[in-house]
Amino acid sequence: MNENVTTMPKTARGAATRARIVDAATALVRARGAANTTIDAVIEASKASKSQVYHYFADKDELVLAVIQRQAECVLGTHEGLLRKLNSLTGLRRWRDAVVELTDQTNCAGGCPLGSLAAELSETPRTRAALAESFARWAGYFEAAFARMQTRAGKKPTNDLKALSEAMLASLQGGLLLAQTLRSTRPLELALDMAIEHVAARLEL
Amino acid sequence: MNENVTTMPKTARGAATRARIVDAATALVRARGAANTTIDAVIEASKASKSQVYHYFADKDELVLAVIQRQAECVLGTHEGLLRKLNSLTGLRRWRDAVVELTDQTNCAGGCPLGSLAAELSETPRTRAALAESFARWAGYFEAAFARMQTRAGKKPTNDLKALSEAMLASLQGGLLLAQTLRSTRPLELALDMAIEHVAARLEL
DNA sequence: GAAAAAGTGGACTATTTAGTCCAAATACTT
DNA sequence: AAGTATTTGGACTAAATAGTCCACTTTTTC
Repeated sequence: MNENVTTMPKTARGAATRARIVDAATALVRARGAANTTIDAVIEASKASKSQVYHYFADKDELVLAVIQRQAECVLGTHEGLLRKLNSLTGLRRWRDAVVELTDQTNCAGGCPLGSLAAELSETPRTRAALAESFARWAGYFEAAFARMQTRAGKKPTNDLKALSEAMLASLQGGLLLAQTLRSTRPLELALDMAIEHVAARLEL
Repeated sequence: MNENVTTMPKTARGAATRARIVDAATALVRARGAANTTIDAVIEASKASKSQVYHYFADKDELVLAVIQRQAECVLGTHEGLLRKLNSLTGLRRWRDAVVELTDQTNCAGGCPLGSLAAELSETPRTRAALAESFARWAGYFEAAFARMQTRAGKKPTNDLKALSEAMLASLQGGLLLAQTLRSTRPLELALDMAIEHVAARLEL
């Protein structure tokens, strides 16, 4: 029925508006969850108007999808930066410390931005797919780091690096969830230390 | 303003009604999350009337709290049953298989009933407290099982059993979240195997 | 600089939603 | 059996919500 389909911005001004909307929506979803974030709240926070939101997004679901992508960019960007040049157990421990530090700085509130979205939106096909892809990319960063650790130590490459990276990501997600609920970084620290030991053992480092 | 405070049922009939409401609400929250569950949907599913819901619960938040308690009963009941008599690494591996089997039976949908609630409701003080307590009890079951494993093997009791149980719970939660999003039991299996190895190493079994 | 395209403001509608209220029905008490 | 407490049905309200629509403005194109 609706001929006026969603548009991607065609000018810099439009791009800026769209970005403002997604940014505001991302912050609100982060704080209250997708279901508790209203379009009106997004409009107010982004100082956009209703027609602007519905000009760039077909409906709320599409906006939420953009939020997932935005949040994934942010989280994966951070971790890619932290993991990019990592090639030793010491480096991995430094990454652990950084994650714990980051979590501590927010009093464990909010948990993992992607993990929270995953818990809320994993039963909807499109959002689930987007989140699954993000997790896969995230695991890929670990995998690459483990490969570098292995070659640097002169070990022959093993092929269970993917398994190792999934276990690491699971520890991270579980640790962050417990940290959020128990309001303590302890479970996160314990989970990550366990995973690092596991990596060290498997990589024979 | 409201003199007509929430009432606990005083007759068997009332108790049955309240239970019907909580059961229906629990199923709906499990399927769609708390924010996406409306009182009207609960009324329809439980064949109760609005006045009944507001007779037994002050507002939606109180109903959600009852749902958390109900779900915690259910999940902790299941795991208490599985872990109660566990006193060996073999038993722990059987528990792992049971969890994976259970997850597989639902095609990894829904994730952990408590974990999903935790992700959604950990920023609200009362719900967070209820969830934190549930996780603590859950970890307690692991701790007790590890203690039995240790004494059965004739080892002197170590005092990091609590840490070990938190790492185990984190692996479980992270594994279930990834399983839900990736629609595969693999990350769950990997995370649990890692945690079991870790337990074996720490307990020197 | 005129025409076309892109972007904007915000009023308006349809529904949905949490919560209120009270009269009627049912169960307990003595 | 009368009287009291509990439970129930459902109409009603006020606010919130997703989404529509169109007139108006700004920017780009030729």
